[in-house]
Amino acid sequence: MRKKSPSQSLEIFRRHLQLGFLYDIDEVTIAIALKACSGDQKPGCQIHGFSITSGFISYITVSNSLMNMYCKSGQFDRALCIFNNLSNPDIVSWNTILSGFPKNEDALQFALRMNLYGVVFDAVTYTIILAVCLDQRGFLFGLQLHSLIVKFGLDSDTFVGNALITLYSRWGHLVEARSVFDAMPNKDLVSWNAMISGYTQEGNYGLEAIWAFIDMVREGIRLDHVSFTSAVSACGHERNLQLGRQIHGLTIKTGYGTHLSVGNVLISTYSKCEAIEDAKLVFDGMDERNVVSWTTMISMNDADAVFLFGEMRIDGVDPNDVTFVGLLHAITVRHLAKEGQMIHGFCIKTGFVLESSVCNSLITMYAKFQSMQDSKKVFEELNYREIISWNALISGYAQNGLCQAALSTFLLASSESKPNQYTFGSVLSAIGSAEDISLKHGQRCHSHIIKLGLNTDPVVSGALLDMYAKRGSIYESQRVFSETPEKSQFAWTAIISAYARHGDYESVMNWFKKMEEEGVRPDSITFLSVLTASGRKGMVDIGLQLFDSMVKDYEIEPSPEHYSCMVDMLGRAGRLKEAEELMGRSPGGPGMSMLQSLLGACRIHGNVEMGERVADVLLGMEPMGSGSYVLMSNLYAEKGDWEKVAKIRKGMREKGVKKEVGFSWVDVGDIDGLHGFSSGDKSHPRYEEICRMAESLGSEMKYLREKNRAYSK
DNA sequence: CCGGAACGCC
Repeated sequence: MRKKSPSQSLEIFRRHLQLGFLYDIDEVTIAIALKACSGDQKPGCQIHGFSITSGFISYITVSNSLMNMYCKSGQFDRALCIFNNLSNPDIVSWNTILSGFPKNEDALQFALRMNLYGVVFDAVTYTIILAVCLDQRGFLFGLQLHSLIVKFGLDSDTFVGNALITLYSRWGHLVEARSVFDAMPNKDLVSWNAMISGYTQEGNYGLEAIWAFIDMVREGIRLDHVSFTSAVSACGHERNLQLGRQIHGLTIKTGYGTHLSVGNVLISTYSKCEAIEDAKLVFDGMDERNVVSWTTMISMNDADAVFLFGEMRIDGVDPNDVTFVGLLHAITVRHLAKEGQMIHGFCIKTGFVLESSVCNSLITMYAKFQSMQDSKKVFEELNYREIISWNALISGYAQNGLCQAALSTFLLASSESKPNQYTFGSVLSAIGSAEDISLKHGQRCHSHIIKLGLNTDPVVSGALLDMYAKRGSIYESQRVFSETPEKSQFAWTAIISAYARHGDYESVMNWFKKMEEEGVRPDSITFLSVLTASGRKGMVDIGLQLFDSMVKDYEIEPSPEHYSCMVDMLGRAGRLKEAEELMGRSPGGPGMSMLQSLLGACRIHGNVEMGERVADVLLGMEPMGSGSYVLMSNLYAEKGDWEKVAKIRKGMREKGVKKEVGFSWVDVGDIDGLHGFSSGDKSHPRYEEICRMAESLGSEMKYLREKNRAYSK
């Protein structure tokens, strides 16, 4: 009899059942036919019935095949029922049931029971347990299994070796995975693929993945779509465009160029390497596109994301939660408020608002659109609040300047779940920029961070140091910086800007020099701090040199802030003509802060002519701003032109321009808030005590000053 | 002729 293929067997079987010719059916035909069902339960049930009536069920091969069919078609209970009726299950029966458990933990329990029962494990049993325990038991359990496998001499089995490579890779032990791989007597395609994908998934082994792939090609091993997806993905992680292109060529040569998953990962790799055109070419050339293909395209260019989403719908491909994360991100960056609301509506209708990842994207989106009410509403409708959702809300409040809300949300979040580095990043930035939050909150966060062991995180330590710096606590900033083990560009910039804010020119220059010596590249923010410090100290020539070096040596495009800083520097030094000239070169023309600095400089150096010119432009931009009026009136007053002073004061009154009241905050370490004062303010409940103390301090200062004067004479 | 291993999108 000629050997039949499984699908032929199934067809023959069907015909026999219909015609009632049962004489040439044996247990082998039944097994082959059941395999051909491949999870389709309808013919499977018919064969089950036939096996019972014909008595073939007593063959262990038939029972095992039936159990396997039921496991594959998601009817584990039926498989278990057959198993329980077996009088003499063999190792295949045990293994079939073991691999069929829908829950990994149940499978492990069953494996322990098998052991108690005295079942001798074979290589297949170990492969199943290894796969099951990947995410259930710790690494030590895997090690125990490995030693048992070696003890019973099953480590030469290719399947077992492949499972071990995967296990070690999953736990990040790539060196062990490699030694299993090297020791394997019969490596097959899957062994190579497991090794390459192990390297690919572990962040620091991208190059090893690529090398393993090259070795695989050199050894002449057949390549399949799994080899290509892993290798191309490694090129993406490594941002290795050149090799990515070469492997792309190889996929075309070997006939995998139009394979769906290879195409998807090619798009992603080209997009990571910023070769958007190549990504589009791959996408356009695909025979078949699924949700992954579309989602990758949508997530990669935010300019066309909304359009692509429409095309995806026309193509009849259903989006998933990842699609919406990418789409909402694009909408957020592009500030498409209308589209954002539409997609939100779409997600409500289709039930995607139940996905926490989609909700987190919505929270971030509304926060970026400055509608914190909507952001909070999405948050409140969540059925489970994970730390990522809390983070989105806290950072939304912080970015919108709602520092008190950010702080109170943080306090709620940390009572409900465990904060992570992003949580602290946001709340510290809120505490740093709030004038009315006690520094005590910042210090409490600091101790919380130490307790959680997050103080070594570069983002967290940078945020801490920035917070202390903004709140004027330079000693604590310096301490955080000194305790940072790996000082990133962010940390260096933070400590330099801390000293710049403190007006400590020498320290700024010192740390800047050290930063360059350490080989850390300064960025535009670093230069902003260095230039500010030079300006305050009046080191104009050094400032000009630094500005020059920023453009020429570091190729950093100066922003309006840099120009503003330079204008201020030149203006303070009285080099008003140069300042005005530089201001004209600023991209986007002279801005408010630049004009204000120059006007201030005109006042200091008594240049009425330029002052009037500058004030004119400034008042055109901001007619109700009191600052320009005050500066001009002071300038006239110094020149003794009282007529013009009176004219300005009158103009202010007529237009209703009010001078903003200046506030000072005093932090006495009170968690619930700070004490605010303004000039002439008598509203504080302990006003009289405060006045007495101020007077006493004043007279003490006066006494000390006179004493010093007496000594110096 | 029954049981077991590898990959991709945020």
